[in-house]
Amino acid sequence: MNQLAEHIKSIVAISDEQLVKLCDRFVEKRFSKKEHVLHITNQVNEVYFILKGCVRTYVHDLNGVEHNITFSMEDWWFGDLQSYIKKTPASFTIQALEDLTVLAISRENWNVLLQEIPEFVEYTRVLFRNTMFSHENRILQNLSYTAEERYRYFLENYPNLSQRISQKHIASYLGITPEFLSMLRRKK
Amino acid sequence: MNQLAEHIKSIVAISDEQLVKLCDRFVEKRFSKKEHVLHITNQVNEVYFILKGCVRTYVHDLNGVEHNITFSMEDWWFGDLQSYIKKTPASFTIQALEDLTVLAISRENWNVLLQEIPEFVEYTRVLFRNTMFSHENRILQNLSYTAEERYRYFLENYPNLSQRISQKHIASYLGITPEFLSMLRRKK
DNA sequence: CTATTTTCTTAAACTACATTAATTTTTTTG
DNA sequence: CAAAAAAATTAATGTAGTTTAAGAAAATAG
Repeated sequence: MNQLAEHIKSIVAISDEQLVKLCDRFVEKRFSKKEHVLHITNQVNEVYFILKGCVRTYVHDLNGVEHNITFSMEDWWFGDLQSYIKKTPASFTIQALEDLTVLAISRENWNVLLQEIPEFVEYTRVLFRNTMFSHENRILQNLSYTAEERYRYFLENYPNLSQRISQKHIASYLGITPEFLSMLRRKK
Repeated sequence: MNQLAEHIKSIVAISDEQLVKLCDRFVEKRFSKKEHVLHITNQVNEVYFILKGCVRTYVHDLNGVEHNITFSMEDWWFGDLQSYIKKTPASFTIQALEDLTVLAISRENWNVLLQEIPEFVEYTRVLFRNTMFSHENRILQNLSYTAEERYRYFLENYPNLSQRISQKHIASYLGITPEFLSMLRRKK
């Protein structure tokens, strides 16, 4: 039984036959460190479940500056879901920060699963709901906390990620410059 | 046919019988301007669909300062969904900004609908997904835009809300002080 | 294992936004 | 409609975080 199957079983009750049918719709893909999984100009035809490695999802602002929206690692999903579903051009860029192994699923297969496997509908419903909650929490933090408090929260809640990801990218995720993050770290 | 039924039909295909069964699980409630729909200390047993009026959802930070997380108006849902679902104490406070009429649904009825009406599962799945998208967009804005840019975006995208809600509450939503917002407005 | 590139650090000058406090305008209420 | 309360404005002063630039440390590639 693979990681994806385990993840699904941790969220919804589902039979092993259904699970096999479900997992059959995914294909394994590999990317090397620094490689781009998604370019902003491309059409988006897949979303991904991470077996090994981590990625950053980012945008360029009007001045061309990059902003990391989110990091994803083992057993998390990533992709430009909005473009994937609405068939609009990608608005995010996604880059592997380590050598990366994923399970990819095409839009066609995604839609087939939604129609054929009610447990998949429920699984994605719970994923969306939980993502909504964590986004809510992040918005709240941006409003209420200083950069230093957000940094401490990040360290406490993602100790794993904070080891694997460069200061530069963490700073961008927190919405501050690497120089200011460096200053915060010295102070500690 | 009521507003809620219309809203559901705009998102999923559903028969009229099912719709009636669904709407029967809601009760209409009224709150007057400034009244609190939800206090932070209370247990959360309902979520709400707005028929008329608008509300703000906010938190108090560690210094007791209020921060508006979101505004909701006609045909939108609001409530502390996280507490509602997980039965944890409320973490948000919700206040009516105008006289308010809502359709309320209890946790028990919510769960009954999820089990009996697959269209409701799909409907809430799409709601969660869309909320996730708009939260994603807001996080991105907080990272990439200045207060002034965020204010202009708010004016353009919620012209309706910006007429109905005081500067003070808009400033809090944008993450700035009323004084600074006042200065931005003069500049324009 | 050395050379090159990238990341991290430090510090001085600068800016977007906060704080405080006083005044005016608007809204609410009896 | 008058009095009181709440919201908005203005301006001076203060601060969290940025910018720029240069040097040190670490990671990567040849």
